[in-house]
Amino acid sequence: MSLSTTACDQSEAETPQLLLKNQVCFSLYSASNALIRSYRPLLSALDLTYPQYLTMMVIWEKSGINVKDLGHDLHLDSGTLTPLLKRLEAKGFITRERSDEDERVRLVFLTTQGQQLKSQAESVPEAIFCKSQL
Amino acid sequence: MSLSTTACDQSEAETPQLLLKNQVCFSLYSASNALIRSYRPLLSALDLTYPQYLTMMVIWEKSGINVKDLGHDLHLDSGTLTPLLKRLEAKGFITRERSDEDERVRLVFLTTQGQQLKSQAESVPEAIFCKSQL
DNA sequence: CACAACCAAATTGTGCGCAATCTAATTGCG
DNA sequence: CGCAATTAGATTGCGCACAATTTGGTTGTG
Repeated sequence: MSLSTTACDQSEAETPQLLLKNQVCFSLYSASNALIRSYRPLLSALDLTYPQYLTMMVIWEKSGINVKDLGHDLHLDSGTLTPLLKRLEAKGFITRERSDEDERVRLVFLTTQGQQLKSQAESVPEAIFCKSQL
Repeated sequence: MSLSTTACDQSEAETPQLLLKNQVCFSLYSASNALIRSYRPLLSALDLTYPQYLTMMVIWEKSGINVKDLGHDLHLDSGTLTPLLKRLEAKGFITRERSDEDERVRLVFLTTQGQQLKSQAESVPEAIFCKSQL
């Protein structure tokens, strides 16, 4: 008997699977969209999107981090991060410099303006917490 | 004393808020990305993306639904749905027809091919369930 | 030392998600 | 009836996510 065919037996003949309301994954997907939506007004006051805000959180903690490690922390790849980091650089929050030891590596540094942004962002978590209480 | 300023007191001086690992919202955002990623190989065999799959679930249940009601069920707006529905139409899974009673309204109908897709999709929920067991 | 294998980041192309705006049809009120 | 207000959907523009590929630099092995 094959392991792969029997490992997942779960007869669920009673409730149809292909209904939106029975999909846990839809709830997760939908909650994530709603989350990003509810951050938007708060973050746009800081000239940030939600992914940019998450990225800044890592850089506030680890200025000088490279793109690979940033991608590891955020679970995002260079296809997402390269243009996002260019936008953060254009806003003046970070600089993107090549590593001297390894020319392939791109290091991301916080600017003074990026440091100032942090203090503005301190109020965001509590504001979101309050908003979610509604 | 103002209600708006006092309603949300929660001193949390001990754990810094602006750290990625302390962000519940990041987990949600990241889980949703991972979810869509894990559906991808399964759904691409059906020539569907995850949002298209969710949309088809509604249409399988409610062929003839209009865009507004579809948007209500999926928590998406016409800016997202119009192009998505055009792509589903291009693949031959649905047709988009104007309502006779109200020319503004666009009705979405399942095609024979769209009906056949449903039987192929029946195996998706269990396959995802199994995959999540890993 | 040469060169293949590898690696980091960038690029390209597709499909969302959504704010803002536009178009066209319908409704409601004087 | 006539016209303003409303409504449904489409359009535009921007910023992700990510697969696939490319570019350029580094490493390891013969």
